[in-house]
Amino acid sequence: MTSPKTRSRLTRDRIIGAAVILADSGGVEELSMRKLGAELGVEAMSLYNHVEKKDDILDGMIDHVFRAIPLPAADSDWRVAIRETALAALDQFVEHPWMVNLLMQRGIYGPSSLRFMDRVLGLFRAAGFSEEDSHHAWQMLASHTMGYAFQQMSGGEDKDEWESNIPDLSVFPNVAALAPYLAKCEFGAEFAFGLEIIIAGLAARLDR
Amino acid sequence: MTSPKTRSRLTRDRIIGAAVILADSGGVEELSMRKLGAELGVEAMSLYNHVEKKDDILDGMIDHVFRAIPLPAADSDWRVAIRETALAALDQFVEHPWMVNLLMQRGIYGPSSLRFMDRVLGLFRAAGFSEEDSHHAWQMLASHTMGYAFQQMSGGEDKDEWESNIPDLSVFPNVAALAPYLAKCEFGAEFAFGLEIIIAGLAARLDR
DNA sequence: ACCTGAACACCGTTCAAGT
DNA sequence: ACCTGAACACCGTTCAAGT
Repeated sequence: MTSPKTRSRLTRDRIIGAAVILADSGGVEELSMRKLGAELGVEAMSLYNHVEKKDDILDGMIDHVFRAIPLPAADSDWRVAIRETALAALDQFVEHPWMVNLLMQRGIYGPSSLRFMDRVLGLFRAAGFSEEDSHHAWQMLASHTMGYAFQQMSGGEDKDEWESNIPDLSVFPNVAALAPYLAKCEFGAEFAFGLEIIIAGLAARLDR
Repeated sequence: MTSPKTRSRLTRDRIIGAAVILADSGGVEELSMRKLGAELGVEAMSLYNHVEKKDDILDGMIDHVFRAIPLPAADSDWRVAIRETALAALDQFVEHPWMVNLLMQRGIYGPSSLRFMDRVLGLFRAAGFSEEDSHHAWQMLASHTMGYAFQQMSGGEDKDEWESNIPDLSVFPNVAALAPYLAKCEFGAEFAFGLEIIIAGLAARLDR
């Protein structure tokens, strides 16, 4: 709890770390260069000495999250390694609710992000998947994890808020009937349901 | 090609239609109230007579895209109906590259969007899926379609641009080896690969 | 009822000026 | 080498004023 004035020197890493914390508490839309500077006890314009532009910070935030995902163990069965890795990735995506959306608009280019991707692709290739199928597998898992994290986050804080946003739910009987499920109840189980289908489908493909 | 001055009266629908066209050609980040007004031959502030705020327009754009997706045929086998619908949805998402990202930050609340969702959920329930599994199925398909559309769009125009964005590709041998696949080559085939796995997995679940 | 101009409180970013 | 203040060209949105 040192005062901003006595804090150590500015760094790209320190800026990105502060940006992650700021976005975690207020959302990305609350993250501006001026507010970020204030958080670091500095004027907004000082940030440009350590960072090219704001997009640079955003890319750094994405890489920061990827670095926190444990890499898959290379020695265990690919199915358990993939399962563990997907669950770990989901954890991080939920912990940083801005991540999925940011990743979607910025893409995956940072060193830790590419390292993560490279390890997962390597896992598939080592298991015997062709190059093309390895890419398919990566894409399916990425879509499932990001898509689930998105559904997990969307619709506000709880189910009531979700329902109150919809004008006339009576016109949509199926949506109405499934509303309890659409509200984010059973946490990991829903994600696992699809994960097992994907892993089983990939395994069947491998055995041919 | 009537001059802006002689154009018919402003409408919420006309505003949203113009916003879709503007975003299609320049991206959402290029869509501002002032530019949108100019496109309609009107000052930005006039828009507020027909629209609550900019978010209102964004939600309308999402609903506009959903309305263009053909609803699943209720009388055919659920597997072919789902397959057709997923492919049709992907078509629209690719035609409007801003859609997936916008949908992720705004959620699904518009009438056409909910109607679409309701029909798909109804299809699963009619096929015999439990409420919970119907929700699982919806979520898997939504994730796969949005995730694939995202991968399709990300990374710029072509493969060269993707590779040139990465500092040192030699450190990531698997990413390097799969670069040709990461660049958006085989269009529909890649999407279909995962789609069949998902449909087969769901069918197996249903037969238990 | 609808459109307008000016204004407010913000943005990201540039740049000359300070130390 | 790093930080600053003022400025530029933008935002979304409000509001009194026009017709």
